[in-house]
Amino acid sequence: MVASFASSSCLSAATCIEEASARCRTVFPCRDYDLSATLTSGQAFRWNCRDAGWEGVIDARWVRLTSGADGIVAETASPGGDWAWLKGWLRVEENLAEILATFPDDQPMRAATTACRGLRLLRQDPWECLASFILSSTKQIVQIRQIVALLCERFGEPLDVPPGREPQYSFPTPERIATATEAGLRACKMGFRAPYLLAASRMIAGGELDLGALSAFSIADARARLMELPGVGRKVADCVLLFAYGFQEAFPVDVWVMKALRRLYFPRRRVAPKRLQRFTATYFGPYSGYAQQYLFHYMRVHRRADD
DNA sequence: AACCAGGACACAA
DNA sequence: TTGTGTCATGGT
Repeated sequence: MVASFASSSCLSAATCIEEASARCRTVFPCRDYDLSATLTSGQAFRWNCRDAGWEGVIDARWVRLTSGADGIVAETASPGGDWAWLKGWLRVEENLAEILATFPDDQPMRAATTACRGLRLLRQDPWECLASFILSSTKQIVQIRQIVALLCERFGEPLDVPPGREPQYSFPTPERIATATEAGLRACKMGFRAPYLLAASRMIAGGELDLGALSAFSIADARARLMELPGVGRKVADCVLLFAYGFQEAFPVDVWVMKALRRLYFPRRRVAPKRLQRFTATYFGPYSGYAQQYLFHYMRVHRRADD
């Protein structure tokens, strides 16, 4: 920032600061976008609420998001350029009402969409998403957040942040993690997931799997390629397909969604997991992944003692 | 203080 | 194909 001031041709310092500030701030007009629900719904793990806004890291940028009257206000620590990167990440141009209209018109979905109004899906970086979900197995979201934070601190690159903020780090590349040791990764509290992450990062750094190529694949082919990675089963693969690649019909079934499906659609009946998976592929429509996210968040927000 | 968490994997039957 | 034990770690 200081360097850019010095090299600019501004006539006055005040004008210069104003212009720099403008380049670090923008508004995305949109409605029905609940930042809080979206950023705490277990798809992204690097966001913290501060001063009535949400602060996190996207790619190599510190970002602060707040909900304004006109839409979402975004602030960055360095100029945001054309902002296409953030518009795409937030998926602000997606028509949520049209998506909700495709959901089955049943009591559970009505309850979930009413309770979680404004919940959105993001389009995240495939590697960060993949690595995060390799680390997610049988972990609570709060713990995943801690593991990811430690991983970024230890192996990421320091980023520009506004004055007074804690230091922030980029999500480490597969190449960087590939050079780590299993012990170094275990020090980030990821336990038995460390060898999975290490082996997966080495396969990607070594070119055995090109994550960028998967977006052109069919969902079945992309899923099959992801599942060749150690630590990646059906559930983790579906999370990456849905949260990073935008395959709207990917339907990750974790313990919460499994509980929701059994309770809401097959009460007091024993149903095989495979049959439930088949049910999800047909019942929830073309945006079933979105429906899944509503069920997941609804179950977690309204968790009951009765299990 | 047990129980569980956005699971995957090797192995058994 | 479906079921079971195992793998770390810490929140609730």
